[in-house]
Amino acid sequence: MEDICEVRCIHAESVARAGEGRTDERVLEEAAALLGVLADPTRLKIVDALRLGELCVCDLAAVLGMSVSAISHQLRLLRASRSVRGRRAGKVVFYTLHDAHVAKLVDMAIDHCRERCGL
Amino acid sequence: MEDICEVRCIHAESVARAGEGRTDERVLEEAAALLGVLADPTRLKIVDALRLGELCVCDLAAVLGMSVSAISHQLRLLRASRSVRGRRAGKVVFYTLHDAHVAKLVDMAIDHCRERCGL
DNA sequence: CTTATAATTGAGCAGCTGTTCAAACGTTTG
DNA sequence: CAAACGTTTGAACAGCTGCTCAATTATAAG
Repeated sequence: MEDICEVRCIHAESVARAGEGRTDERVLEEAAALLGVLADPTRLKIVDALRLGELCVCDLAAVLGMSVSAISHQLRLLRASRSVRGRRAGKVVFYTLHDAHVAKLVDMAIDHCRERCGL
Repeated sequence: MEDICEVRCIHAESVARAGEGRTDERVLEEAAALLGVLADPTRLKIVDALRLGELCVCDLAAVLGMSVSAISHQLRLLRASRSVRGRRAGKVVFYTLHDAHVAKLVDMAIDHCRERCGL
């Protein structure tokens, strides 16, 4: 408890150090937004389902047991965040993961949960 | 467009494959919850600030420029999700990252954003 | 015991999110 | 062209989130 609280609590040097080393605020906000896109059960299930290969919207609706509209709304967010990519083939739109990064992030979160909860 | 849409769209085999390979629903919901905790700018800033060492609540408030109360509320969520850990030293509570996993997850999200946006 | 300080907690409220429902769009087929 | 189908979109609404403010707890010091 050495250097505690002069002006109003606050360990000046720790604060200074943390202040220096901090990641740019905009980057953190971007990152939060990216994590936010993946932080929803429905969207995470979509990403999970797409790991084995491409699926069209109503396939996804069937797999998740949800309405096509609900899935489409979530796909929009996933598309906007470039987590997922759609290609049109006639009337059907097939979705795939946009790149390996997202899959890896999701893997990591899943592994962490499994390790922790033994699920 | 080979095997499209008999009963009502749906590529039966793709759906079956996706159905088989899917991650357990509870795990996905846990993972979504974990990501959700990290998906907020304030909480992500807290985690980021703690990467360089432990800080007490009002240090964090100073670093982030927010009220102690707001920080404490967020710390509760971070504690509940075991992203962060607090140790009491007299009147002061010092917070640290709970383990390396969380830091790594956050690193990954940040790197992904930097790579993508050149920020 | 009383006072002061750091932290936590609960109520309340504004703003955001995820779903449903209905309508519209884009493409293929008759 | 019109009809059918897969998909997307907008409005609406319930439920959740993150903040503030005030009250409370925990520890230390007078």
